[in-house]
Amino acid sequence: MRIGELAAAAGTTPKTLRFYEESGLLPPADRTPSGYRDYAPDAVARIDFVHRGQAAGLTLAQIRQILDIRDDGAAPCEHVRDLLDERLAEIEQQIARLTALHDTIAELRHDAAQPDPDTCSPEQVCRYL
Amino acid sequence: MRIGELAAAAGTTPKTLRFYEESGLLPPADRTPSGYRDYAPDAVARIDFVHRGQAAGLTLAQIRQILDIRDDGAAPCEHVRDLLDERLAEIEQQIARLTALHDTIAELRHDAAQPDPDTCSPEQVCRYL
DNA sequence: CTTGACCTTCCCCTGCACTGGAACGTCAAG
DNA sequence: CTTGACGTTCCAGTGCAGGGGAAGGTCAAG
Repeated sequence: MRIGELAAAAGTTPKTLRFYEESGLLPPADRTPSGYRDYAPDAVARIDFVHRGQAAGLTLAQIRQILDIRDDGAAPCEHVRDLLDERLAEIEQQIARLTALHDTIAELRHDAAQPDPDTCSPEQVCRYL
Repeated sequence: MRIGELAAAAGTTPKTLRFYEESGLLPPADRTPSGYRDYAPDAVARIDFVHRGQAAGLTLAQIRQILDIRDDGAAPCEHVRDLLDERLAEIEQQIARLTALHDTIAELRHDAAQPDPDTCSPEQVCRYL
């Protein structure tokens, strides 16, 4: 498939895919005789993984690091584990932070839900900020 | 207190504080007769809130939006609630995504933990990518 | 009264993740 | 055989969240 099809299938743009290739997230694509990039359908899965990693707050460099582990079949398991443990710890921290912020905002929102001037004064609304 | 002290107390740099002021996250600071910025000690709390928001993945623009609500005592409660609901939904989504990625990586890590060639081949290790 | 630490503004630079646009090549349809 | 959609490379710009460093002012200590 060509780059436009792949981009549509993966929910992104040709520009971005060329950028991913240049960044090492995608292997250099095969080329047709005329120089067009030619992708196997399973490229969609790889791009999806990139998207999932991004949606979860990983940088492209971190996602690339994980993908490199897959691509290099010889990667030592210990290194793999360490890297993944690092990511896990990072993600757990991030979840904890988000949960704390969620609670803060939920309390704030609870106060804002009562349009009584006594309970909805700026001081009341914002005592959590 | 002066900008250097405040920065130290809040765990950031004078540069960043000037940038926050310019971005509207901090109100224009009072000035000493000689032009130095002069902060009240409670400025630390505001900067801490910015940091908490950031740590949770909000952009400075989003954090500013929340702070603006506090600063504008006349903000209608309904608007406040809508805005906070938006943030809550966003944060809940983000937590869900992070949790999913966490599980994916944890499974991956579990596989990588067994240095048996049969269970730790690239195909095995990476069937979740 | 000088020295050094700290402050001011100003402008430009960085890294990240793209995005736009120019200039040119390819290809299937009419 | 032309047209239009799609592809190629290359270079440059965007938005975010700051950081570097120049040129000059301020202030407390020695």
